[in-house]
Amino acid sequence: MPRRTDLSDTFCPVGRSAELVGDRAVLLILRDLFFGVRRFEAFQANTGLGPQILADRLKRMEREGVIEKRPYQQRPVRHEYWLTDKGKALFDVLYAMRNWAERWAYAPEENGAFGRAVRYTHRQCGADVGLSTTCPLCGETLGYGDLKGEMSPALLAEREARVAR
Amino acid sequence: MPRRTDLSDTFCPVGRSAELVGDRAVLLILRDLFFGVRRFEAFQANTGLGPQILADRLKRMEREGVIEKRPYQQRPVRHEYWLTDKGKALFDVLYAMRNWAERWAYAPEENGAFGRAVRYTHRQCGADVGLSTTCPLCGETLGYGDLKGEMSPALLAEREARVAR
DNA sequence: CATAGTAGCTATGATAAACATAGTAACAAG
DNA sequence: CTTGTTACTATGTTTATCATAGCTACTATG
Repeated sequence: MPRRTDLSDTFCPVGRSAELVGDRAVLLILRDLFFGVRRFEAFQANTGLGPQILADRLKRMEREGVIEKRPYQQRPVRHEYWLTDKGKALFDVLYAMRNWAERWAYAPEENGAFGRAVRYTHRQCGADVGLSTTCPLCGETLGYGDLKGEMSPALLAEREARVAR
Repeated sequence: MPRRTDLSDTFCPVGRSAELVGDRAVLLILRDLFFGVRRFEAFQANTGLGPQILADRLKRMEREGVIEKRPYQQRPVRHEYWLTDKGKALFDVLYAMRNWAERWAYAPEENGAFGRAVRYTHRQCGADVGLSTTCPLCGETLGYGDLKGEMSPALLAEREARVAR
């Protein structure tokens, strides 16, 4: 898809973010990074992306400084992908997306007894934070590292089915 | 671009959001909607999108229920595009994107004396909210409607230049 | 009443990106 | 010296995006 305009140097902050985050593949990779996925094959299985787009996006994300490669073995050299601070800061965007979807993108009761697709609890105080950006119990602002996510049984099953293939 | 997987029925909330928001064009349209833009030609000028993608995305967004068409005149019938409640709730996503970019996507001093690309103040108390999701003065949670955005001179000039063409 | 706007699209053909599938590189283990 | 593992790259088809032009349904002006 040819780009009429490159937005990386617009003065609009949403435009600049959109250049990176306005891409399905990048969002899926980020999601998995935040769930602790670090290896190529695992990204492929979990995101359903083909190896080409995946490789392309990982390069792009590295170039943008949101992830970095770290070798986890020599002979042959193999790398993992880790979020940088700039990348970790994108958590707020993904979290806002999650909050929106949990509220607006599910049919009633679609997530059964678990209540929602991903339940987040505040690490420091253990409270279920619901769909809030601040802890409803202790009032703290919530960012990456403060939250512990727990997937619903349905979501867990879906992910396991994908990896099994 | 053919889609290997349709994500609108995945159990993952980020996946569901990504189906809508993981698209550059949709993000640009949303940005302009939040700045008060409502008409086809204005979207075209401000986003730089061609009429085809714009028309396509507006239809998609209407189908998803984030915007609705409202006639603003008869003879000939002309429409404006308005955010629904579901659409307004996406503000948090765009705001998170703005916050990330203001912090990570600008060179130092790129926004000159104005300090940032868009300055937001809390309507209720007038405080500059910085890059926070809660008001630093009164502590309130900030959503669409609570904030008043003010563009930097550079951003304003850029937008005016686009509309002039 | 004929031409010139105005706003919101649709049509067309060229280009570029995404897709599925297959294959390669660099080793280790048996 | 064959099989397996992980991380990709190569190839050709399908699909989306792009620029440009044109259409529709009117109003306004001369």
